Amino acid sequence: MNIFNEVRESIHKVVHSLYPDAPLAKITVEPPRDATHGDMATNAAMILSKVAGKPPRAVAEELVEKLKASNPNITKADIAGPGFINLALKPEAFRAVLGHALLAGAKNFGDGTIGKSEKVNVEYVSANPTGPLTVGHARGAIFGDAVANLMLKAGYAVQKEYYINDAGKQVEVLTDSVILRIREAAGENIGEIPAGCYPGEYLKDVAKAYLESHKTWDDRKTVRDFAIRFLMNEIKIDLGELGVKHDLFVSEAEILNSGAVAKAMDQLTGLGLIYQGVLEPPKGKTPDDWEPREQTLFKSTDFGDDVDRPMKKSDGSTTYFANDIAHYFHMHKMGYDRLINVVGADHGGYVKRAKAAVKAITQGKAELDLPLVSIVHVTDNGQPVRMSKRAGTFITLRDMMDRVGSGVMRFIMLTREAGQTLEFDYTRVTEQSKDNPYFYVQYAHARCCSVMKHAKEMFGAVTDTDLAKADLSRLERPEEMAIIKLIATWPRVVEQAATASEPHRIAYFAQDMAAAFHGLWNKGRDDGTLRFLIENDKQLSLARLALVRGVAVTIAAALNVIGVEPLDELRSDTELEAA
RNA sequence: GAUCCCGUAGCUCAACUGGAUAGAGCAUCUGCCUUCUAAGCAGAGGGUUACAGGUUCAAGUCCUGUCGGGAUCGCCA
Repeated sequence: MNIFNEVRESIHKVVHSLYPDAPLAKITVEPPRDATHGDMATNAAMILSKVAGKPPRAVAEELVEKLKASNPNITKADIAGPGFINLALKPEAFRAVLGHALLAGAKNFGDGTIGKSEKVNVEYVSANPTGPLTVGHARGAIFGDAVANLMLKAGYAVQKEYYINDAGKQVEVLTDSVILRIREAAGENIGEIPAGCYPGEYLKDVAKAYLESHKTWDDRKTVRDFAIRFLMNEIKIDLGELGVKHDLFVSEAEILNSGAVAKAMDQLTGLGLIYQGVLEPPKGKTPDDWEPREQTLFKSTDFGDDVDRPMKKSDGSTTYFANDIAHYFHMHKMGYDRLINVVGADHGGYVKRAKAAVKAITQGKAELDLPLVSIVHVTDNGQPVRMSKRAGTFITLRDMMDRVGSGVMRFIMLTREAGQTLEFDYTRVTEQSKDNPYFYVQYAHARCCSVMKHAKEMFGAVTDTDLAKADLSRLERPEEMAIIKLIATWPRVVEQAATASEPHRIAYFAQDMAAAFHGLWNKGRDDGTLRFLIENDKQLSLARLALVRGVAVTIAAALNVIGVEPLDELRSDTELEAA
């Protein structure tokens, strides 16, 4: 139930009857920044100005009466500023959304239909199985998971995918490194870890586990497969505790073995996009060992890339890029024409060629998006946190999760736009104060629950279904209506955040919701008539409880998307960590 | 040299994919706890949105250029 879409439909009908050629998609309905402007504002007159050949305000004059007649909920339509039409709606229209929210519950409130059940594949994390996940991976995991949740809620058929990069050079390096550690564990003195190997001490665990079930380490494949399985298992455990669960794990090695890469190459060759050629060296910064070399190239410049890209290494094996193309092509053939691949900001240079490749190999049928997730600066009380020795160079996801808990991580990591670097301060994100958005939002939810407990003592237990039937017209104070209207924007927020792939908007909405509720709570402290529970007026109390539950449901719905469990109470100061 | 990300209040960041007077928190200043709901509340100050042009009814948002920070640049993924 999206009240903004309903009004927009009415407006579109009116506009279409007057101007059949009008660009309806550009005509929007939004809550005005300034609440005194009304409940909703539309830019229709300004958009139509061109088609109509009249100034915006003249078009607006023409529209207002018709708009009022178009939808029984609209009570007022005023022209303002450069040609905005400000609309006022009956309070009942908003109260109806509140009733709806209570019946829908946190799980379903805000569900949208814009996705039209379109199949979307969201690929994220996809870390090499060569070591533990880092906080950088954590951010990508949380962002990707939230995007997937968002799109699911907006009505897309979402698949969450982890693409395991278990082929190529890095796993060979891993194998070498593990064999070293096995020899070490077997009593051999291996000295310093050579430069080309992974130094992380976590590989000792791999070696130890290996020796428990194997006697020799002559066969590289056996060691490699064991190490990958072991490390992938660790990764899955970490992700599981973080609350990230993929629907599908795809192995790069399997893609290779299945012949999919060869098929993708054939497809591109058939399209005339593969050729033998020599690349120019990059200008300004020529690598020392540069020498012109003929190689197998993909003509990605035909699809917006800057240079053509190599598909084969000098040893004849395919490049990771070729393998990725095969992977994308595979997803396309599985019916996914909307592909989202969350990658780290260091992959920025990869975006153009990947998009080009998908466009080329699916002949424009599929579209690939590659949101970039920036790095995380971990601090503690403003001081940079030292990196974990055990992991080699990085702070691990595990370090952070043990320190602050997964709920805090998920929320805080979504309080910044993905493209921005994120500062994550251990002290600040765990303190119980208004400065900590995680706490602030949870506290609002807990307060709602606390009110319900008191209500139970005063009036007996009530369900959300009961409350949805309460006389909501008793909610007439401006403060109450403001919150109801905020609740009514939730479905719209979901829609907007999903189309933009920007889950941080959900975190901000949750904070707005919490702030509004805390505000009302505080007013009740000064003004007794604004309290939720009025002992001698049960009907009013029930209406207000409906509002309280509406807030709780909406916050819980937002936290669901983020992947955080809403808390019913915040007890001692250690509870936050346990959450 | 090229490409991509970024530049908003002293600090950390928003701004509904082009909308009205650019908003929050921190910090600063001014008022508030013998009270149910102060792990706080109410209010104030703080801006040439890096800079210069352009597009249009309208630009923090789109285009061009400049400056500054970051990332990447043939057989790592």
